[in-house]
Amino acid sequence: MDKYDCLKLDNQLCFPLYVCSKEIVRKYKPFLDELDITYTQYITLMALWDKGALSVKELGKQLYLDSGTLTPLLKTLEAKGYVTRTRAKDDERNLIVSLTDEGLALREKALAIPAKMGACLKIDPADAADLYRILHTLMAAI
Amino acid sequence: MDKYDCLKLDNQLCFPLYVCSKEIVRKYKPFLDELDITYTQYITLMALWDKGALSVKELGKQLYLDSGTLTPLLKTLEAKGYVTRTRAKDDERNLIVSLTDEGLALREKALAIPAKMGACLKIDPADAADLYRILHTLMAAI
DNA sequence: ATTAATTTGATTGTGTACAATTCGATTGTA
DNA sequence: TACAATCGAATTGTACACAATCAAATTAAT
Repeated sequence: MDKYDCLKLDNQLCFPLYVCSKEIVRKYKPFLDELDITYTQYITLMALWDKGALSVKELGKQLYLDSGTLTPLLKTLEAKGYVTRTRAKDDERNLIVSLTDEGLALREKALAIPAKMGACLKIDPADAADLYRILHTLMAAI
Repeated sequence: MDKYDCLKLDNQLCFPLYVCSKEIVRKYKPFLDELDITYTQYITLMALWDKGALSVKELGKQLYLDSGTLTPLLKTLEAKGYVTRTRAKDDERNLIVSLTDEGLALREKALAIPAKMGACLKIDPADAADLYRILHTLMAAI
């Protein structure tokens, strides 16, 4: 009840958000290890699986990541043989990231992951729906 | 409506969690820059402001961080003059992190931050309450 | 056409994060 | 009292994450 209450960890909204994000990403790790990819590589592949091919700029916009993060990450995915990186013919400033056959095949192995995560998270479905709505509202506001 | 729907970014709960966490931490940056600290250093100081002094182990438990993250971070805070690191007399395995006068004084400057963040986040109070409850439920389940 | 402004990725530097290992200190047990 | 097991930090290695800067390509304006 003193003037410092607003600086207590317990009264922060950002802190549990930060912790939950980290801890859930960590929960993914054993499942992603089986595919030899990291969480950030996983969401990158999700975007590509959905859209087929995207420029680095488009990827950055969808994933909320900048080129300083994406460039080395995409080179890693290229080295693993999951994507190719080629300049667009019409505008060589655009670098197009496309899935290889191997990258596409990885999608089949990834199919099992959401169910496995759901099993070890045990969140109430109504809470999950609320959380989804609130987070998307927040994302739109930022 | 195909079998790959569960791998779409839009159907993930973890992804918006991950994005919101990152983006909100970024929102803090200009305010924390004024105090010459990072977000992780900020929550570390929050724990210390509240408790006075803590061992590295206790800090790690409260912040959900391990020694690989905390050790360099605490050395940075020590170099800035905000904390001291001294071994406990009774058990020299324990490293006690304490606030210096400067570290304590920083609390006054930090007092303005929560209000500034609240102003630029514009989240519905009812949503904030729901979010707080759901995230804490999640944290407890992990 | 020449130049200026913009766009796009790549690079560099700082700071997390965490797994795995190491090392010194302590505790439990024979 | 040895000495094995445990504990708490520190260290090492890999991988983000982003600000700031740079460089090449394109577009716009004169």
